Amino acid sequence: MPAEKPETRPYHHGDLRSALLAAAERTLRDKGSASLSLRELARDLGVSHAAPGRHFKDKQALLNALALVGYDRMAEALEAADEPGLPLQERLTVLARTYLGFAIDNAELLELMYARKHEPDAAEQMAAAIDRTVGALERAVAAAQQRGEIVDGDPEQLTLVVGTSLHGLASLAVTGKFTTEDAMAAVSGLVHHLMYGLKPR
Amino acid sequence: MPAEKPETRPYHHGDLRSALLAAAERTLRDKGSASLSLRELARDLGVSHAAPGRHFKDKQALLNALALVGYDRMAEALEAADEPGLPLQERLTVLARTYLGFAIDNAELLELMYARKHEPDAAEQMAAAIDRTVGALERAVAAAQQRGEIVDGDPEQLTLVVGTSLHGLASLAVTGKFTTEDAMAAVSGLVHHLMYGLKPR
DNA sequence: GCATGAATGTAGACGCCGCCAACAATGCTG
DNA sequence: CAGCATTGTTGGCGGCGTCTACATTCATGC
Repeated sequence: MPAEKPETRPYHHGDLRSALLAAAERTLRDKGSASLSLRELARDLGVSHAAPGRHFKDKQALLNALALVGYDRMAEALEAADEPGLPLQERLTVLARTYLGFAIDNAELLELMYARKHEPDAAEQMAAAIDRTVGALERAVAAAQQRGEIVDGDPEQLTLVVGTSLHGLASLAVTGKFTTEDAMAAVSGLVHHLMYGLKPR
Repeated sequence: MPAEKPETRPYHHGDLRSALLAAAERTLRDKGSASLSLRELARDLGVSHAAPGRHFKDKQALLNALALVGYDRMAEALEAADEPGLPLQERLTVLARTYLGFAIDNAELLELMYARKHEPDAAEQMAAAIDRTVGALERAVAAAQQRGEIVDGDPEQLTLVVGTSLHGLASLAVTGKFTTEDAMAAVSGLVHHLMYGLKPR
């Protein structure tokens, strides 16, 4: 046994799975999803080209796991930003800005999260993750409704109205239809119109 | 020179570019964007694996062209469905249903259209195509505003509110968050809330 | 009509990729 | 410490996108 540096990479990496996810997220951010290959991740981490296969049965499995990480992050961000005490209009504005900010900062990751690729069983986990994400919106709407701040009606339906608008704005912002500033600036107007509608009062 | 059938595929295909786009669209619909390869398209059309390279400098160029085809189709569908005589609420409902229907029928194509991949120069053509698509919405909003049917204010801002909502709904429907029926059923409620807002009147 | 250059299609090669199977090193548990 | 599951390695397979060199056809001007 030659006296090599004691910390020459041991045969086992220790936590290759997490390292792969982290490296993948970084690559995604830096170079886009197109140039995300398992072999390159393996090279970056100094393991063999087949090592990732021990932790993800195929590439899609890694992408699924990555998407779940994304949902976790997003739900955290929304829950941290939410201020239950605010009236709905302000509360929605905060949530919208948070969502929009996350979307812009994690465009490629978001694309993965909303990709329609993970069908068989991962779809369930995704659905659960989405529910958690939408939870902040649902709570905000329900609270406002209880306070009599907004109209009666199926709260799910109301959440849908708000949710589609925010999601649509984020989606357009991410695909480059707006600059970050324009999108952010549009938020307050958007929320205002959601509250008061297009019909004159 | 053996007497083969006179119509054995001639050396030149005739309209390989169009054929490639058509085949690609079919493959996209049938088997998804994942399994869309230039080589397979070439095989399907009975040409050599390098022939597509004569018409599209690389795979992304074909995808860009495909996206433009998609925008054309969508704009056509919206323009055909639009009924300028209707009051805004009904008019929006019709447009929303049309957009939603197109989105569901052409999910993979839409994904391409909204992909954030075509940056350098194709982005301009895309932007123009999007403008045409949004045109129907803009006209509907402007007309309603002129009739005094809806509130004053920057028409672009109002169009944005409507556009984000519809786009968000379509986006969620396409990614499988709703069934087709649920999404379609949600349209009228969505448009209603857009018109009258969440605040009680 | 026919030469000649531009379009278009073909054949082959290169390097990358995802995935698989066989084998090696390590960790864990009785 | 034996034995087994886990994790990593090596090598190979076929498919892919792209490039280059070459072949065929088309079209244009004379």
